[in-house]
Amino acid sequence: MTTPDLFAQDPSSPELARAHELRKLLHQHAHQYYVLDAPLIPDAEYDRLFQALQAIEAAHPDWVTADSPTQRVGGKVLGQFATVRHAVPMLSIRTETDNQASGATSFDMRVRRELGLTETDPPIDYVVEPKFDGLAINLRYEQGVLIQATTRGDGESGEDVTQNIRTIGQIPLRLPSGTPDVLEVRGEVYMRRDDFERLNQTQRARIARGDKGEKTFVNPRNAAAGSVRQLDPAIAARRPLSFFAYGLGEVRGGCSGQQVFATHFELLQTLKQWGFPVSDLVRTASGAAGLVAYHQSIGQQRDQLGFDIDGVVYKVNSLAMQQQLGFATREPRWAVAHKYPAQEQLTTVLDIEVQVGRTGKMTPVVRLAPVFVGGVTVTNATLHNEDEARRKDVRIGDTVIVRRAGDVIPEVVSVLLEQRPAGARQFSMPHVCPVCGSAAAREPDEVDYRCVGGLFCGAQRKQAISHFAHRRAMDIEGLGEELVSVLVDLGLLNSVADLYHLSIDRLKGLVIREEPFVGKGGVMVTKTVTIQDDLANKLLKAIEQSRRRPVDRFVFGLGIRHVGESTARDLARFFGSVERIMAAHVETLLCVPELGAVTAQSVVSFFEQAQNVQTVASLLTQLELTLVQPQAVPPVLDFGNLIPRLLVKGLLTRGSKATQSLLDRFPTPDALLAAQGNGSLIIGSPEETVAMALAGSPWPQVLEQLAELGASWQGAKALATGGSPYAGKTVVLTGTFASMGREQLEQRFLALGAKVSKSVSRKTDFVVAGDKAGSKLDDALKLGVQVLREEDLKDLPGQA
DNA sequence: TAGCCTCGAGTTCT
DNA sequence: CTCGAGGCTA
Repeated sequence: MTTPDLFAQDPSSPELARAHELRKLLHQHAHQYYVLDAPLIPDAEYDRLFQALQAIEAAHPDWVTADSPTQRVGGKVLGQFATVRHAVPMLSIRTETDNQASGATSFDMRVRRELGLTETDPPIDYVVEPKFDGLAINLRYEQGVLIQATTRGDGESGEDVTQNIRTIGQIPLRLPSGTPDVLEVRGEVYMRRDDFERLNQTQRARIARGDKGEKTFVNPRNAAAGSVRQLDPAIAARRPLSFFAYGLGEVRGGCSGQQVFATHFELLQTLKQWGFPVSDLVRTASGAAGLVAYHQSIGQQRDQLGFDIDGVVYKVNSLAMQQQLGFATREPRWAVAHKYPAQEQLTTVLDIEVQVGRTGKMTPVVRLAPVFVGGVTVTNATLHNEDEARRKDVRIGDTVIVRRAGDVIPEVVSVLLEQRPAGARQFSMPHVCPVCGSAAAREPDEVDYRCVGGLFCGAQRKQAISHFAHRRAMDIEGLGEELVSVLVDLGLLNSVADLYHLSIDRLKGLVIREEPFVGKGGVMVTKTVTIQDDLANKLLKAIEQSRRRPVDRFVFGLGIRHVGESTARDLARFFGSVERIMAAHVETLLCVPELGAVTAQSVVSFFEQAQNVQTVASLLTQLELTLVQPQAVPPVLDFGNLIPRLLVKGLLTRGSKATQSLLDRFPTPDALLAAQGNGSLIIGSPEETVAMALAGSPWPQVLEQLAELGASWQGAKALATGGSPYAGKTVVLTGTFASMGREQLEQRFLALGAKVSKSVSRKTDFVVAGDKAGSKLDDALKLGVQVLREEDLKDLPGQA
């Protein structure tokens, strides 16, 4: 039915000539579109040409040629693939597993030795290229027409997947004239990451629709392999595959690789001219140093590439040298693959445990057989919550795929169901706390199970204390989790208040842990680690120093739910003292910017518990907390924002239920003030005065005056921080800085009236990028946010 | 009320 | 770093 050579046909028919013309055009445009990624005509125009050709071919089936673009899609469903013997074996190349530079240098040394070079000889030229994570394919062209495509198989023979490979737009079906009579091009079929994501999305949609036999893929490599080995070419045609050429197989007649090209690099350039996609990451490199540099450079770009790679490949560039080096058994001596640590690995699930967090949140965690993935050994991975655990359906004994992709945190990607041991039971969250035995329940509309034990629960008590000692809270150096655990178990520490009653006598000689190790003569001995005087003194000194900390760190350290670092700072700035926060009512708390009903209620609930009040009161007698930021900016209450906020929060608008009840209870501001005892609606000396002056007036007049004052206060605030280009701006810091720590820099910006935020958005004014800037810098560039380097900050005042 | 923008909380390993 | 959810704004 098909004729291999187009020119064997009668050229006199105008329709036939048109078909010929259309094929030529379509080949050209396909190359522009798929390979060069620079279409010259709109898709619709391409489709129009395509349909015109289809129409002619439908009328004259005998005119259809093997290389016709219409033949990319089509063919029939196969029962199985035919096995084809390779004319030239598809060898594998040796892999350097070493993830250090030594992999590159040892290859260079080996090559030099085998070529008989000495140290005085010039460095060897190499071609370096990424090692794509896909599957190797051999493309056979005869008289310039693609006639067969085969998988690598065992290297000697592979499977005939011609039908499916034809559907890949990047692979030319016909070559320009002047190519060898027989030409085999080898390369990698792979799937781009974005194509992979899109494919899985549509697959999920199909599954949701109930389509039988559809599934999602674990990774792009599997998707590519699955698609190439798809028996139904119509399905394969829907799969977005890509191709990179990197070498040759059999070549006969016309020009022959060995004779025409002097180097591998020239060969690749020629393949590119013939219409094959060649990666633009391919480079030449000189000597071991060049290899090392390339390995590093690609390693750094690895996560940003549009496709997966598992390493890089080094090839001796000179074909003459390649010939001289020859082969060792089944591997070329002139090439080597230098792999990166795998980012995905298989391992088994040893156990699934439940951890209890500071807030009582119960988190299921899988214990894994140690596995080296992404450069580190992973033994744990979180399942986050019950829903997530159900979705992934991980069970003890399962074989799972573990990933450490662009991020750092290991994650279970999926379970290999076919390897599940019989009788493996589905995981379910326990309904009691695994630590203290209290009830554990999941609130409606929440994903998390929580232990209700509170500080009765050992896990929560220990973590509450650790949190208090945290670097960003009271910063008690040397008081780590292990030590806290020991002290709590011994009954020396029952609450954070006990910290300030510890003495050297009580600490000295306490057993921290028993450590087994191999002693003399291979006998196992247990070593008892105890607290030495040195350590005890250090710890006591750190505790002593922590007596003087800013109010906001203390508030953060209390561990009130929903009150993190930032909210603690807001609270401290607004109220000025812990006592005032303790006395505050929900209504007062709602006046704090950025603080809503949920958090306000949480604060009130915390101080409704007698135990907490007792602990805090005890602490306050022990501590000399310092005021928040006694710097340039006074704790100014922004009236301009306050009024709309009070309105929005329903405190000052008639109509809403909350307002109504508030107004019923407090018909005038002074009634509210009186009800709050020592607290006042507005805190801080100037504002307090204002509030007093207003006492007695009805709400509407208060509002009016507040509005007036708001304007002048904003002016005052601008004055206070005026002159600084950062006043009122939102700044995000990323990376590390040479002149000072990040926290210090953060303080500087806060002092200048800037807001330091943790994530970049369109509302961010500046991103300050230090060394090793992370993804926030990318975000900044993406969103067009102004980026400052450390040296641009020279004008930061207060740089004592 | 939806759709940002942030913050809080939990997690891993060197 | 990521997820979920609180708070604010259009």
